[in-house]
Amino acid sequence: MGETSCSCDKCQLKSLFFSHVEAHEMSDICDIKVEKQYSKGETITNEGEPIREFMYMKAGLVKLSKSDIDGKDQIISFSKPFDFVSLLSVFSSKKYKYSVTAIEDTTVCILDLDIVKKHAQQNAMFAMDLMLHISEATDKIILDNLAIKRKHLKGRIAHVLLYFSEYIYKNDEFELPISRREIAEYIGMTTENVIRTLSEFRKDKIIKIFGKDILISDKKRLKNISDFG
Amino acid sequence: MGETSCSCDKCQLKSLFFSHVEAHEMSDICDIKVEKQYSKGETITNEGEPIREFMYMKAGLVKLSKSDIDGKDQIISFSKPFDFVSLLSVFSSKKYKYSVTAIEDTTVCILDLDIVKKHAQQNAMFAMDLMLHISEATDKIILDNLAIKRKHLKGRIAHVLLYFSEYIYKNDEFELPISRREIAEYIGMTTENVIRTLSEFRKDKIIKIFGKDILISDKKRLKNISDFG
DNA sequence: AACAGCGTATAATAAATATCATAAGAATTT
DNA sequence: AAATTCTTATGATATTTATTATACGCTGTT
Repeated sequence: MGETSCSCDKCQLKSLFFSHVEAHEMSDICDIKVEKQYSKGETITNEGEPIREFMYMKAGLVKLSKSDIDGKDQIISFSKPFDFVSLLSVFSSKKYKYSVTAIEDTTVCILDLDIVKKHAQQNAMFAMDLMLHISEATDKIILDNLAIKRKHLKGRIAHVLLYFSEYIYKNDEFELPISRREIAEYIGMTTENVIRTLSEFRKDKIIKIFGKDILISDKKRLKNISDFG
Repeated sequence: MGETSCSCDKCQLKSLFFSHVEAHEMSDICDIKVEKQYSKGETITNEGEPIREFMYMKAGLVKLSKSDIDGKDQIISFSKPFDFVSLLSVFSSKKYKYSVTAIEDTTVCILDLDIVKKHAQQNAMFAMDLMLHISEATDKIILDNLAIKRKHLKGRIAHVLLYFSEYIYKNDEFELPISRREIAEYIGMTTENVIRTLSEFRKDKIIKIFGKDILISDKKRLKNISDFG
């Protein structure tokens, strides 16, 4: 984890989160901002810890997860910049309900939650912008989990591959940012079955595998498996 | 579905949703309100239809569901008054993403969405109250689905029974508001397995069953199954 | 009254998934 | 460099869950 500096005026995310925040409010918010870098694998927020910051992602990729009593992790979702990530329960909870971990090198902008809250309580358009983002982010999570739930093992694996290919990397070839075990934690199946199914897709010439590098060679069939298989 | 009248001043939910809305705003919002009654089984909102209304529940119980391509339903969650129900995507989508159906006789207060939106955009405290409610409702859905996901058949059935007993009816004895098939649609298992598991619980003297009437006779064991079995 | 449709119920069998065991390569620690 | 741990991989077996079939009671319809 390292710190870097940036200018809020030139921030590419200003228009997304703060389009209705006026200049004098903006400087109040930005004065004590910190931009932090997290390397792949580093924890950004920890389940159970008090929420003191308002964070948004500027670059990278993270996973949201939660541990059960036995210490086994479940992955709730992944988020990239412009998604709303660590903010999900920021306004409705005193403590983080999920952990957020970088699965690629990630840059996060950290603001003071109380100051952001203060301005949201005074600036209705800002509050509505926040609500819009939170709603979209949570809707996406709910719909994605619902889609996974109605599929079987192969369909779930196909879903995950297409998710990274089409939604995250926008490329038929990509490096999986997570391990087979993490895929299992996401789709609710065992690691062995994830590995087996990927091997099966490889044998059926649907994908090529080189360690974490995946190439989707038959997207049509993969989509068919995701939708019906 | 029938219409009844009520007074917003005396509404028990005023303090929950509109505590920061001033009198003159309140009358603007309430002037064209409609209170509707839905009988058990009636549809309140339909997936895909345009969102024109801002609704909140005053009494009853509803299910949120979504149909897949084959017409098979998945139940996302249940909501009772003080939950936020049909509003989940009100501020982030033009169309309902889910259907809402009464599973008990239900009273809903219907306001004009544009008017509510207008006031939220002018009244930051009101906007923040709405955000708080939406966040809490969606958080609950995400966490509940996550809890179900990590359990097996028996644990899921136990979870559902405890959910209705402890969270909805606050009683060891209650009438299931949904069919075995709907339980299956909620937990992602087949109807037969739901029926079989309930029978098994009955044989093991954990519950008593009289049609839709359930009595939990060994809550400790049921909780144990929900947590570990 | 006869009938169809639906929810509940149970059993036998088939299919999907988990568990257990083993092993080899990669990454990390000593 | 050796040792340890983690990840990927595969097979055999056990367990869980789905499918298919059958039946019965209830409700509403003709």
